Amino acid sequence: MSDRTPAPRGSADPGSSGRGLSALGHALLGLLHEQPRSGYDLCQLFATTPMARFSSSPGAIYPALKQLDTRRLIVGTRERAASLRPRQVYRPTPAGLAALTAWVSKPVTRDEVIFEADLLMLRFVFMDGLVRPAVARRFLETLSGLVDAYVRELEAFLPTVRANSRRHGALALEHGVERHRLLAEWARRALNPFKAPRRSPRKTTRTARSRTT
Amino acid sequence: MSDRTPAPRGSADPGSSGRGLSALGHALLGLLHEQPRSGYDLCQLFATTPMARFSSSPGAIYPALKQLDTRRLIVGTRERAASLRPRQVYRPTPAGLAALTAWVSKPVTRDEVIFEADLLMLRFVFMDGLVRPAVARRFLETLSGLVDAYVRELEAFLPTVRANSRRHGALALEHGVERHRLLAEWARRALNPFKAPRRSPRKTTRTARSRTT
DNA sequence: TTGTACATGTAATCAGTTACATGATTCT
DNA sequence: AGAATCATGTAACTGATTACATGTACAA
Repeated sequence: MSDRTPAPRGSADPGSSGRGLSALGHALLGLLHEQPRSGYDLCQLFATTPMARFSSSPGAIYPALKQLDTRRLIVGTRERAASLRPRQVYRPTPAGLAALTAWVSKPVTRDEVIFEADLLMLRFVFMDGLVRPAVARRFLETLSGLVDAYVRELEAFLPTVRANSRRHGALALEHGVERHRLLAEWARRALNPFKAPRRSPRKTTRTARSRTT
Repeated sequence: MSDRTPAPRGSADPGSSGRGLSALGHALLGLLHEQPRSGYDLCQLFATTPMARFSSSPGAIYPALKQLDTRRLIVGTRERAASLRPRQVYRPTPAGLAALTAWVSKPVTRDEVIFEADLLMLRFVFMDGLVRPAVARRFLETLSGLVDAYVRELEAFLPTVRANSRRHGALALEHGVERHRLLAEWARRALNPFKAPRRSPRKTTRTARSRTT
């Protein structure tokens, strides 16, 4: 097993000054792209939906919003402006959109598969309607390949663990294997719609299928 | 969905002064219980095995060891004492054992299922040979129950997400459901050995089945 | 009028990462 | 002799959590 990539840390990314955004920053950008929201809305979202996995408290969200604002990646429009506590509704700027696009499009790595699988899932979600299908497709293909490889890595430990450890260790590792197998299978399943319409020269019809809301 | 439990933070736990240990502290305690090791050994372990998920750099491990030492939860024996850089091999003290036992035995909560599933797995691993089987059994029973409940929570979001979001959101949520279903099933499977030998007075025979390597 | 939800924020603290410093020992 | 690996640590920084501060709008 190789060591964790150091990651350049502090070089350029589209439309922002300073160094890269935190995971939360990217998550907020994605959520604001889905629809404009206030800080309070975002807190509620994290508190009441499965987005809770990426969690966060007002103490993290408000500073992160301010940072995004400072970097001109989002803009806030004042609602209830007369009031002393106006409600700020944020949305991404073009630069913000670019940063979000760059984030979701960036190549999947082995380390992300192991250490940040949930972030990977979030990137996949925010990809939708933002990048060309080919990008999502490549994402899923790389993902399934890397996960398969990791499954093999884990499996290589099974004999040792079964021999050395007590029973619980083996059970845990087996679960790890199953979990990643499930992920790889999911990725391949998600890939199906991209592969289906190979033949048939007449266009649209099956492309115009996602816009059903 | 309820909000995250605040957690008392800073009250007594067996054999330690000051506040509770970090996740890493507990992980180290567990690994040192498995077998005595040096800081370097621990670094290697995190770098080269699936323990990498709980990761960590020397910059985290050495301070954590020092803290455990200060609190008398581990003791180090000097090896190669003549040398200028003696190798410290640590093992848990009785107080450390007690802290570890308390950690692994502590009741499973919904929040842990959602936010710290991997820590939960680690607790299960370190339980082995440390606590009575009844404790592990209760752990798995609670776990499977809580996971089932969370699956139902997630499923409740499926209709909304399928209606509102684009396709990727639904796919991600579906994967979340599958993943937790797998976990619950795993817990039930792991539970089998605890349940099996109810009847039949002659012992072993069906217990001696896991040692097939 | 009192409490609850709305709404935004700050300050103290904490755990962990990155990057570096230091030197010993063993292999080639 | 030089490289790799063994072995332990420190300092600066980052991002998040906890707990608190502040005040509005509305419903019972």
